[in-house]
Amino acid sequence: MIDAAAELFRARGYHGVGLAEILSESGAPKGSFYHHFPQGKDELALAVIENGGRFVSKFINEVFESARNAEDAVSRFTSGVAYAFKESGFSQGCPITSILLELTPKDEAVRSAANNAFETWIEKMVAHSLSLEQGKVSRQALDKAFRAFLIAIEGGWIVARATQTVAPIMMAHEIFASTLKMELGRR
Amino acid sequence: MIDAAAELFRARGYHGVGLAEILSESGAPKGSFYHHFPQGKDELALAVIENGGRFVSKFINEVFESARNAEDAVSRFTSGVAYAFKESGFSQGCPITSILLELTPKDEAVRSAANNAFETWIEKMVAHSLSLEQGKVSRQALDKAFRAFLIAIEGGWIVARATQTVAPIMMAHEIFASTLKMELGRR
Amino acid sequence: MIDAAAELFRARGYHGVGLAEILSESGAPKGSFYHHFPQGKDELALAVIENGGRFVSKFINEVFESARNAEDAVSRFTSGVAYAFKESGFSQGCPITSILLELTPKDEAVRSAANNAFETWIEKMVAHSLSLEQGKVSRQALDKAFRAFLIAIEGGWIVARATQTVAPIMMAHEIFASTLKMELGRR
Amino acid sequence: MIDAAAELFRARGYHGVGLAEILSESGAPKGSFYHHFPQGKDELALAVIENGGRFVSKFINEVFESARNAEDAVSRFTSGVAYAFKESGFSQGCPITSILLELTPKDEAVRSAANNAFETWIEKMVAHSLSLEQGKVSRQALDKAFRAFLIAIEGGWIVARATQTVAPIMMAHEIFASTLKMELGRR
DNA sequence: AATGAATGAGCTTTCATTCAT
DNA sequence: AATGAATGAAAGCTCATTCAT
Repeated sequence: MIDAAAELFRARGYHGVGLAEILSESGAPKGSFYHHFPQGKDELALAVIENGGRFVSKFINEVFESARNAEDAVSRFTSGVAYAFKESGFSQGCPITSILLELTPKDEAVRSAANNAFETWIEKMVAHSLSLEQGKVSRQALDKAFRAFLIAIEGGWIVARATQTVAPIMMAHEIFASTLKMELGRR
Repeated sequence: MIDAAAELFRARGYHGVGLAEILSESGAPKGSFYHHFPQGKDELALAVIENGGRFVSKFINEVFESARNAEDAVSRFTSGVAYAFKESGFSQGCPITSILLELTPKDEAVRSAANNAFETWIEKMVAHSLSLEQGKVSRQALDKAFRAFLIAIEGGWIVARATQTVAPIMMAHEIFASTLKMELGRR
Repeated sequence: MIDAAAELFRARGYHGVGLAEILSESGAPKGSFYHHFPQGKDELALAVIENGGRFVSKFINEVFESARNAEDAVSRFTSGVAYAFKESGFSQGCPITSILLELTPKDEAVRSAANNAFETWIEKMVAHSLSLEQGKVSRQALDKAFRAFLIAIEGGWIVARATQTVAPIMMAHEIFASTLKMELGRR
Repeated sequence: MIDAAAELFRARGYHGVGLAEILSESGAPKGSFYHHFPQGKDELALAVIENGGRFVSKFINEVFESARNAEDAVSRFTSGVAYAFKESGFSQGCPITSILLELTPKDEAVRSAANNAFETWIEKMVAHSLSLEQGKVSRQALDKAFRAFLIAIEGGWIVARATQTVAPIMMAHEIFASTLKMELGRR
């Protein structure tokens, strides 16, 4: 059910998709939804964000596991996002963004979950990189570079919706590399 | 009416805002809306995108008019976006993104208008910069750097929603600078 | 404008067609409608009924002009209705019926106009026939037969909508003939 | 709900009656309507037609059950329709006609349902009559006569709206009789 | 624990009409 | 005399949610 919701939200946004469609898509019976999500659609949104956060965290682990260095991992990550975007028919963006951009002032829980996911990703990528690069790069520089990378992935995902190509997403790799180089040159 | 719609879409997304609220916010009576927008909310969305595109284009002209060089203009632009975001209570993102991310497969007109806006911004920024830098920088390098800048602004706008700070937006400036430097070092 | 309205009403009913479509179909400017029909759509309905009534009256004159006897005229009339129905793609019924069946209790004017049209048709057909048949048939018998004929035309027009053939309309001829024969046998 | 809709459609036509009125008349709450009729008003129209078709079919059974011969049944049927029309304040016509005359080109389902109802009525009346008349009348003659009868009932129902009397409806009986007599004389 | 039925507020849109020019 | 602009009531429909079982 969460997966079905995520797929739909990513393509048409949180308010752009009705509960009925989510349920029919997931095959779940209509009435049982509020059994699992007593708070309704809001709670589902939260679950989609947290699930998306975990999914990307796992993907981060994967790309770093077989990587020789940070840039290698970044390259694989970027290609993975681009590939998935292409596979979706150039239609599915970031699950977190798809909900975050339709926030109601009161949705503090959603905002905070989104922020947690973003911060967790950065922390994981920094930690993995530190361990790979063995002190050759400062934590500070990596933190900056991965923040730029996150921004570039999110921005690229958006611009790619407009161009219907993966090129904007692919730029995230270069943005990471140039930001890291610039930071290293700063010492 | 377009302005009212833009403000609301930017905060809560296209489908997150009802026509009734837009009209009550803009003071326009309910019935007269379809006189000006016979195609309804879709057409309003298009108008918001085109209006937003023009608004940013003008803002680009402004920041370049009083700029000594490209980076100076980029700095002013970035600060302007960050300031506006802060003024909105950290709630209003890019008008184009707010609609683009809730596309229905059929909304080709919206996608194309969004793409036009993005491309126009890049072209304008490149042209202004070429004239400012007087041959010191290649068109190719500028094009790349401004594409990175656009991505960074859009991505920053999103991440800033999560952090409730302007920091992610401000990174766009650095991303532009490091991308340009990297491109120039490529020769 | 009246003709455009009649065409549309006949196919989709009085309330099934909006003023906007009528005006766009007739090419008339939107605002000038209430100049000619201060009472609005109701008045247009009345005009359609009266116009339809006159049109059929003229057609009655035509079919009787070149007819040797009443049945001959009835045959031509029936074929004419059937032909027009076929030409319309089996979609357009009687203009008067199309409005009469959607009466609001208050629409006494419409009902009375419809009744006038029907009565006028019968009177005309009876008078023509009396003059053709030269006393061989009583006014009373003709009146009865033409009332049956009117009913058969109207009923046939309806059933023909269901069958998408002209057969039900064509039966009006036979119904006239058998009713007249029966009446004549009554003496 | 179907009954309430039928009453209102019969008096003012399909498009002449809003969903709100049907629901308030039937006591059903607005929202639950689409639970039972997911396709909306179109589906309700179909239900009204089918229900009307069944209702008349039952009435046909009734009038034939206690009839000595076909004409007797036809007489009762005609009187029944006339009585109901009078009881409704000379306002309610055939439920099927009330929808059939406002067809949109696409409403093939409605047209087909209407045609089915009409054909079923004729078949039933023919079958009942054959069994009553025990071979004294051919199926072919009965078929013709009942087709004329159907047309006459439908046409009479319409003209009766104009006259505000039952006389046009009552003629259906005579039209049946004279058509049958004519057919029998044909042998 | 699980669910189809039921719900009314709200959705976008169309309606016939009136108004200002 | 003629008209595009303006209007709000009402249209059909979908929404997220609650209820009875």
